[in-house]
Amino acid sequence: MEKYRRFNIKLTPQRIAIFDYLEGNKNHPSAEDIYKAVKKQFSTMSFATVYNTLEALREKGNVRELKIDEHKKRYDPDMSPHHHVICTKCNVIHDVFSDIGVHLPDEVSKGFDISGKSIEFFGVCRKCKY
Amino acid sequence: MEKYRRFNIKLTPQRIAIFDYLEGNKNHPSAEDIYKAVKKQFSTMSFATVYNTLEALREKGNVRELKIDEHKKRYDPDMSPHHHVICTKCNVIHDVFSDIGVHLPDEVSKGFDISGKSIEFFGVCRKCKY
DNA sequence: AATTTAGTTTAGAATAATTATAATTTAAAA
DNA sequence: TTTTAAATTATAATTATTCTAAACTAAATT
Repeated sequence: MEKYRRFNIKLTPQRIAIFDYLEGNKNHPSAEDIYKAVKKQFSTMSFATVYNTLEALREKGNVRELKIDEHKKRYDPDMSPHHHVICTKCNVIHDVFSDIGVHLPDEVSKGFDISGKSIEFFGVCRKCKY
Repeated sequence: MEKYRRFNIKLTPQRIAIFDYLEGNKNHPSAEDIYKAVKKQFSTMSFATVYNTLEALREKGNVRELKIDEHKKRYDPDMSPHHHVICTKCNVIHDVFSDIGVHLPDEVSKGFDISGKSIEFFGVCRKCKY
């Protein structure tokens, strides 16, 4: 009955706490965000566990690593196809659900076998522009 | 007659060597690539100078910082609008010149004042697939 | 249920990229 | 030529991330 069995990785209490934190999370948290949140329940939680768990999830296609923030990786548990806007002032990231059909002419893809794409928008969020 | 006057930053021999290295460079070099190349002429060149110069160029809109490579920033002196494909095996980055007109519906941009976008394609380059 | 084992957790050290510091030097303005 | 504001340098500091090796534990096997 464990809802996280589908991840096909060994379940530990620490991992379950991380999964719970990530589930439905729209904040695109960093490893540190996750670490801080989960440390409240597991005071011995280490960064290594956070990174190991994220890597295990990523391998199985259950979390996406975002390279959009200049200073650190951010993680997105929403695996449905979507893009992101990042605020250039406060670094908040919002989802962009929009069917952006980019067709890449062959002569432009330089012989690459293209397997994915990622679109980031930059701008100033409502809060930061007052 | 200095061709780099247009950058509007103080010209030093070290900076000029960096500019020369970047000019027309299609390799999307990292700070280390630049450092190694320029150190051949200036054996005392330091990383700080590379980063300072890149930051000065960036401020004036003469180089673009690419966050596409997972491990380090890469720099692109080509400021004309274009996108990138990165090889997931060897990390080589190629330019994609293609007019990708993404129109973002208002209800989807969540109140952001959008000032730019960046599209990355992922795939395997010709060399890596043999 | 007890044992085994392969994988996980942990604290802490190591690494890698980048940024900061502070003394010295230098481009270019006066 | 002098002045000055900014750049260069070696080095230290910082930050994110990865590694290590010993202790632990989930879950497979008996």
